[in-house]
Parts: sequence; C-alpha cells; structure tokens
Amino acid sequence: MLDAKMIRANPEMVEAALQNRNLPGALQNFLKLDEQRRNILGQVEEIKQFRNQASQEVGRLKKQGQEAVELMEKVRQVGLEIKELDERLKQVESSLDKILLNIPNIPHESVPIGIDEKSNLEMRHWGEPRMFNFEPLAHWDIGPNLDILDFERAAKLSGARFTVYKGWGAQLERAVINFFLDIHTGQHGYQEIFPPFMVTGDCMLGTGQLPKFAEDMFKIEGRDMYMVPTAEVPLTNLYREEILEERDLPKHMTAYTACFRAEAGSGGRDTRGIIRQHQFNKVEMVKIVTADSSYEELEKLTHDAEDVLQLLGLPYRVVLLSSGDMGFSAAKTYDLEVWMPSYNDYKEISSCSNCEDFQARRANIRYRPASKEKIRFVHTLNGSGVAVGRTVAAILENYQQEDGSVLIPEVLKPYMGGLAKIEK
RNA sequence: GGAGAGAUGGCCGAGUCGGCUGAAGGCGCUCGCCUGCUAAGCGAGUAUACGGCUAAUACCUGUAUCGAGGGUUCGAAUCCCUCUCUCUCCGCCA
Repeated sequence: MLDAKMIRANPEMVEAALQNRNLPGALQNFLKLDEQRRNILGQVEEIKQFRNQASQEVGRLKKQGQEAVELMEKVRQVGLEIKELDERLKQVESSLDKILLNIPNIPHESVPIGIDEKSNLEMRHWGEPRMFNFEPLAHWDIGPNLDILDFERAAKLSGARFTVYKGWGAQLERAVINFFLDIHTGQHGYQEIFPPFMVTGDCMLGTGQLPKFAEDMFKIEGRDMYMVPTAEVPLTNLYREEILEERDLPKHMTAYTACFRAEAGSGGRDTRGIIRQHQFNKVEMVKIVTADSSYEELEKLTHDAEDVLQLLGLPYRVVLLSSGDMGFSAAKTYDLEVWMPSYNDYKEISSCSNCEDFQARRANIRYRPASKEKIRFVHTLNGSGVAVGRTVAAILENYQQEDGSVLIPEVLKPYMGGLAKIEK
C-alpha cells in the first residue's frame, strides 16, 4: 500500500509510475475522495470537540447540583449530526481504501521500464547449458520411465496439475528441501521457521495477495482461511501489527512450505510435468530490515538463492524484471531462471523482491529506531530459495544419462543415503 | 463439541456507584545529576494514527484509539448485545 500523503504530494509521479505498471488512471478518483475525506473529517472533529467540552460541562454542573437539560438536549442533537458525518466519512474512507489496496507498488528507479518481460534485463549467468550427445528427454518422460513420478494416478486422486512422487523421486524431493534449508540456516544465517500452511484473510491482505488476486488462491469453504500460495505470506505476516526494536533487525527467516495456487489465469501453459502445479514445495527466504539496508539485502538475498543452484551445478541466469513484469507488491525483482533442456530455454525457479514498505504498510509492521526517532515502517523482502519441484525437474533433465538414468548431484548424495544415480 | 475465566500503553499491572483517565503504579528505555567505579540513588521525559497550522516526518492544536463491531447515555476502558482470540477443566483426536 502506498502512503496517501505521499500520493497527495506527488500525484504526477505516482501516476507516471502506475503507467509503467500498465495501470494508467488508477489514481482517478483518489485525489477527489481524499479531499472529501479531509473535508468531512474537519467538520466532524469540530463538532466532536464541542461535544466533548459540553458533556464535561454537564458533569461539572451536575456535580454542583445544577440542572443542565438545555445543554444536554443540544449535545444530543449534535450527536445525531456526528453520526451522520461519521457514516459519510466511513463510506469515503472505504472507497479510498479500496483504491489504495488495489494500487501496486512503485518501481524502484533502477527498474527498466517496459510493458512486459521483453524489457527484462539479463544481469549475469552462471554455467553453460549442457550439450547432449544424445536426444535428451523431458522430465515428464524421465520421471515415469524411472517410476519416480506418476502423473496419471495423481490425476485420479486430484485432477490436473498434481503429481505423485514415488520411491527415489519422493526422496529426491525431500533431499532438495533439506539441502536448501541446511544451506540457508547453516551458511547464510537464516532462522528456520515452520509456519502454518493456512492463514487468515488479513495475512493475505498484508502481503498483497488480497483483495486483487483472490481467484489465484485456494480458500477454505465457509472460513476466513486460505492455503498459503508461498511461505512469504506467513513469514512476512509473522510480525504483522508489531513494533520491533531496531536492535532486533534485520530478521532473516527461511521456511519450507507446500504452496497452493489455483493457477486460474494460466490456461494451457506448462501443462506437462511438474513445472506448474496446484501444490508444490518451496523453500522461501524472507527478510525484515530497515529502509537504508534493503537494497543491499536484496543483492545478498539473490546471491543466497543463486548459491544453492551453483552447489547443485545447475546453469542459470539472473534477470532484472521490467516495470511491467513485476509482481504487485514488489519495487524491484530479480528472477533466477534455471536451464531447462525440455524447454530449450531458461525457466523461472526463483523470484527475489524488495517490497520496500509496501507490505509493511498493509501489515503494519514497524520498528523503533535505535536513535529514538519516530517509529518507521520496515522494509520486507522475499525470495525463493528456491522452488523445489522445478529444481527436481531441472536435476532430472540436466543430469540425465543416455541409458535413462539420472546422476545425483554430489551435494545431494548425503541426503539420498549415498545414492549416486537413480536407475530402473 | 460442553463448562468457566480473561483480553488495558514496549512489557507487567490498577481502574471505586459511567464524568479532566491517554489512562495510577512498576519495569524497561532516553536525557541530566550524583557516586572512586560493569551496582545503587536522585530529577525529568517516554504511545500510535489521522487532521489543522507549518519549509518541516519540529513545535502547537484537534479528533480517535483500553481485543473487534454495534447499542444505551449529555458523556463509556467502565453498562448492554454480537463476534474474535487466549487460558483452565471435560470430551474427542494425529
């Protein structure tokens, strides 16, 4: 959520930024409503002041044993006015809220301007796509061939976009999860968290999934409960409505959760394999930091995600997203894209964002500066560290052998009971 | 699911029959003083949001906030209703 005062002070700047987000005119009624609000507020507060003073006067008179019927009647009348104005104020404020909650974050100045992914910028890449001296298979063929992925029975259980992992496949998934967590906690200094997989609507509002993207999520019937679409939601909301001490910052957290997404708008995309599922595993990193350090922290966060891909020996590139390709809450985002032979292309496997104070405002997460200055909003960052299912797919494809077997990356062997390769 | 208790400021914790209570007291924290010393003592200060005024996120000023929403009243942290959450006991259960 943007700061209303900031918008009021720089309407043209905000409008321009929203245009770069493909949302021209999103500010339309905001300024008018904002003025209305201050108008009504001024009126109603003045009357309330009178009421407060008058009712104190009544108290004083009564204490002295005097009558105050006239004054009491006057205040009663005024009370009706207050009620009416309060009602109007509430309406205007809820309209304003609706606008504010639907406005995305403003891109950082370093973000390339563009309407879609074509304007993204490749920052760097690591490793080179493997050259195969045989025809490589896609993971949706490798998996069933080795009997470690079962798409058909998954469909029987749950329909499209679900996968059953079996045997070494299931172990590989678990190995990757543990490997990621061990690296982030042991080498990158994150605190491991194991959060609930279901959260309230307030949490979804706090991180920006609601109100705009309700159709992307799985909601529990008849309850104010949602399946988490990413651990970013519970981790960031952990400190919702709290005032932290600066000495307790930064907070670096990592968590494994299953993630649940309705994939409403993704029609026929990535229908094969485990790239785009309704349920997938992910290890997420979330940072809660002060404003002056957040961009430095974003670089580190991105490197922490890159690190696990390097350890796994998976070729990838880092892409800076353009203004039009970024997520709703982000001010700046780096995507990590892993080389995926079946796509003959790089495929997103991590997204690392600085949300600045956008989520902090919504979730009301603040901190008290050590200098005892005014309380401020924190900055929040999140990044996949990284998507587990896509990692498994990348391993299967990048480490496949001509005989159909798949080598286990060195760093994962300890997690697989020393197994060197998965074969039939 | 049944029965009961409770939700107050950064934390702990008072609030009498509704009326200078934004809220006693304590802790913590900040600043100053004092003290021959990693202690103690003394003094002062210490919520947030949104308005107005301002160059100002500085003063000053107004309004709101004692779990949330609604009601009664001239006036509610204090009375009434609804909801949410926490705790205790019972039941059930991985």
